[in-house]
Amino acid sequence: MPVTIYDVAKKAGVGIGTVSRVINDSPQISECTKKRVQAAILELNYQPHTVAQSLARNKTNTIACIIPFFTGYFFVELLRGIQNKITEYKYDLILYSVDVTNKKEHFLQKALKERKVDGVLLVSLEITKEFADKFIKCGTPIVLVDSYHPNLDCITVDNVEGAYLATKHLIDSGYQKIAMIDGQLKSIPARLRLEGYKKVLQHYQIPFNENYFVACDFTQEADGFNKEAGYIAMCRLIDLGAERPRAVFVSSDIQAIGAIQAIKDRNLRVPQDIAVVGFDDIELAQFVGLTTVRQPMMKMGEVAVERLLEKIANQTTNGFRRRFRTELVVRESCGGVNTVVKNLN
Amino acid sequence: MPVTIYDVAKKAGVGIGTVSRVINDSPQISECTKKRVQAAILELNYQPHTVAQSLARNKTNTIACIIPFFTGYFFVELLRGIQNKITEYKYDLILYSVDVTNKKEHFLQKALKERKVDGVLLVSLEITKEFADKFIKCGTPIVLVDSYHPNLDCITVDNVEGAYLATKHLIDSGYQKIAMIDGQLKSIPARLRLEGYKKVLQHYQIPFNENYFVACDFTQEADGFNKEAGYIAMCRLIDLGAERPRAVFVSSDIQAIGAIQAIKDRNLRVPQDIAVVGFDDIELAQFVGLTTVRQPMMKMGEVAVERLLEKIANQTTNGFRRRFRTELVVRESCGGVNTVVKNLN
DNA sequence: TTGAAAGCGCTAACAG
DNA sequence: CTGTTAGCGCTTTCAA
Repeated sequence: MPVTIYDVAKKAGVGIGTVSRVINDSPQISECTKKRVQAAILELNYQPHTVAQSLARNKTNTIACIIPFFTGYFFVELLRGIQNKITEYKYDLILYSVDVTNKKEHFLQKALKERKVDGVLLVSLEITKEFADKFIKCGTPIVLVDSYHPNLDCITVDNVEGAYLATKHLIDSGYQKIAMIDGQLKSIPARLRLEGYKKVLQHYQIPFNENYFVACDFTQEADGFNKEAGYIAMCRLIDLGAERPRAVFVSSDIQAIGAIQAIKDRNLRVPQDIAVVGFDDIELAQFVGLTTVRQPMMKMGEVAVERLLEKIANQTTNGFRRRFRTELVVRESCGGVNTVVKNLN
Repeated sequence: MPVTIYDVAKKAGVGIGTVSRVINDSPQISECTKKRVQAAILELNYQPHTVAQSLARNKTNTIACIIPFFTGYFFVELLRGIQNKITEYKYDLILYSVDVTNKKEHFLQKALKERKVDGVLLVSLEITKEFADKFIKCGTPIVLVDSYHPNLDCITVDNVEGAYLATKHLIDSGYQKIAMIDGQLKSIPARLRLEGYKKVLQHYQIPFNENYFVACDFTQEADGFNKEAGYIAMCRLIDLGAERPRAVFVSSDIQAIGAIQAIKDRNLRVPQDIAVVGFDDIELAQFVGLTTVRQPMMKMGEVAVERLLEKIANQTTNGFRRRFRTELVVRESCGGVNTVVKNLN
């Protein structure tokens, strides 16, 4: 029933090869026959069968994006950037969203072996050495976003700098007893943010206090970056009693929101009793008045796609690095006024 | 380089047809050869080439979802539901996100003719009669979510009821001068919500006041459901001076948030000076304390996928209808206390 | 049960 | 420049 390349060829009185050339606008074709074929295509309302094209070309014009879908805004913004570029380059996007129950390995394997996609974007998910090797061996283009692997292309944000900026802002605001609430330490961003936190303390010769650091290793959820974990962590800090910190750098906004809830539930105030700085600048942050560290999420998505398509086009080597700068967005949660502080220089 | 069905056949000492049968676990195969083939598959780490399968079967196991991507939470929740089901049924999801610049027609056409997908989910976007006919004629399964067309499958929320609930709540709270801020009237939900609003007024014999109704037809953006539009609309209402309404039903939370901003900017208070009720129950609503109408977004996504896959499996006829109930979520923005009021009965 | 062979709709190499 | 033909990797008759 659907019209094929043969129908077009017959109607135009040419061979299918010629039709194919017109479709893929090959230069070696006379203007005259080209017109004729185009007329036939229009008349029959012909459109190539992409699946057949994919098989013949061994190219699908599709990429996969494997992404955790539960956390909201960060991913939405990233996806927006990804979509922008993908549409621009006329590719299609298959979305694999990973939640706690279904393991990312399944999707990685799919992407690798089913050959339904030309490349993959792995977002905020770590990749095992085993899979990294597989991708390299198979030559399947992959770029990591907000994640890291020494042998693969990585697009990240400067987590160390971000944490540094956030904590420094607290110090600059006059706080000394500054705690940190982190995600699970198995998460790379979590470790890097801790590094930034420690770095400022050291720089200002404030000793690192074990009691002031809470990693959300206790939660079930993937990486500890969630509201409930932030709530619980903050409770622990408050339970320190007189020893409790006067300011907290929380390694994600969503945790920070949980933390703020905890503070309020204990009848304390933000920022008068405890100042809070977050990380991410999710949409809620603005409404809550949370001082936080902003990442150029959309831009990261765009760059990721550009890089991936570039790799698909010409098999470039792995090891591309792009680290985005962060910026501090000052709001009310630590007693400042609304401004954007540019990144360090 | 990659291993094909021929490699497996050779290694197992059988024909490719047999291998194919094992892959698709056809019943007509002896347990013995089956084992042998499976061993070969395992040994070679063979995985079928999905694109080739798609071509041969004329089935891609992929569906497209065409969705506006700018508005945030509503779509994220819906997508989550869609993803849940899609993963469960082992399908893949191609995401086409429509923004102001690229027209949905392009994606509809793609989905229809490229044959890269087995069916499409059209979310919150209206479809022209022309395209509806095309889909019906081609027999391409399509289901509309949060949209409507008489000849297609539709999954919607009871907008009339929702608007009714919201407005009734204001009346029950003692307000009489109740305005409505709506989206662009070309949007179907906008029209239905207006209908619900008018219905309560009539029921309580409150005359409909032209000045108290503002449709956001003035904005550039697709449907008027955005923060800026809400802000402007509210300004107009406030500009009514002494005549201004004491309560407003705003047809989306995001507009309501803009409206609240406007109220505050004019040094008025919510709810003391103007009470506000929204629609959607986006994540922000909770943080802002906005009373609103909740839609079962995730559930809608799940049902949509189930229906679509059902249609793909057995060419059922169009005209499926599923309308979800809404419920009112009472928060502070109209002077009440936090509770969930079940839908009408 | 199983193997051989004919497509699925297209691309691309090869002749002419 | 253009037609012919051999695949792309699989499914699915059709015989055996």
